[in-house]
Amino acid sequence: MTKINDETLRTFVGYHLKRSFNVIQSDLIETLRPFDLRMLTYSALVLIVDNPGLNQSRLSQIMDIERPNLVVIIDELEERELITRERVPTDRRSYALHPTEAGRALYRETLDAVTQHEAKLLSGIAPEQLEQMIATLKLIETAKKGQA
Amino acid sequence: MTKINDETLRTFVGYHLKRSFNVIQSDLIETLRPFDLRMLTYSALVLIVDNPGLNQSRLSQIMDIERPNLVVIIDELEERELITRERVPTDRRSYALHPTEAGRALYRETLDAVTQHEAKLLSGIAPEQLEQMIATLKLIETAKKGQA
DNA sequence: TAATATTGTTATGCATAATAACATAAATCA
DNA sequence: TGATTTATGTTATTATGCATAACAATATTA
Repeated sequence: MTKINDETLRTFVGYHLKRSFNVIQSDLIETLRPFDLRMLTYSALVLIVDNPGLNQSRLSQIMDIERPNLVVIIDELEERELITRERVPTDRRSYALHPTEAGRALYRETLDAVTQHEAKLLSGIAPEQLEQMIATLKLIETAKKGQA
Repeated sequence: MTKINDETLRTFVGYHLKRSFNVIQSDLIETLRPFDLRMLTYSALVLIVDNPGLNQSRLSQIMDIERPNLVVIIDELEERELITRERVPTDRRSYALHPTEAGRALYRETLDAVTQHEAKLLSGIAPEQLEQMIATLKLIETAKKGQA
């Protein structure tokens, strides 16, 4: 039962990010399981409800995934009749994505559940401390273009 | 070119964690590419150099992965003669993992490269702000057991 | 009109991650 | 002691996440 030394990896911000994200991700996966949603299908549903009519290209951009990978996600949401694909008259290449009433209902249910689970998980941390962290995370998020 | 609204997802800490981690991960993957290392093989190498003699069970625990998934990682490091597997006389089930001289050399090279790349990526952020964030990330990392 | 770009799609591959089942060896316990 | 249980490493399998190439249909542009 010897203690393992990970001090070298601890010098990397990315190591801390990964480990803490793992904790939140595990909790989120469990939270979404009763709704039969994965992280990506959940994110897509939320974005479609909040941005009705958007197309798959824009959605894949905001979700930071490649278009081919979004196809199966949209297939699944459509199959479950949570969203619809509608031809756009002005651009017949693309589909406008809209939530169904069932999709909006699931959105409301899951939003509640996810919000409460995350709040519970992080209840031991001061809100202002979390806000401060989010501000820093936003800086990292935009670091790519801002650099080099 | 309409702006997409992700304010709902922005209410989740996990969303910010994921997006910022993606940025660091992309940078790390590129940094490790010249050394023909992936994130997991790199992490394993570092931990073996810093904890010579540990076995695969302990390593998989600290790396937060399942033992079966570690096998191929160790196979690859051994194949490349960066580490060795040595039978432990006192427990002939397990292998003691040790770095070779080549493993230690690669460790030093990559540590320099990774450190410099991350420093460059995050150069626009105040060090004390990063330290504060890491403190919060550590709280999240240990939130699981501390809860419910 | 011809060349180019965009949208959605299929196919494919690699990396990450989880589970079941197993052989070998050690530890426990009755 | 012998029988049972546990631990270690392994194989096989599966699901998921993520990237690229290639393509048909459509739109844009030069």
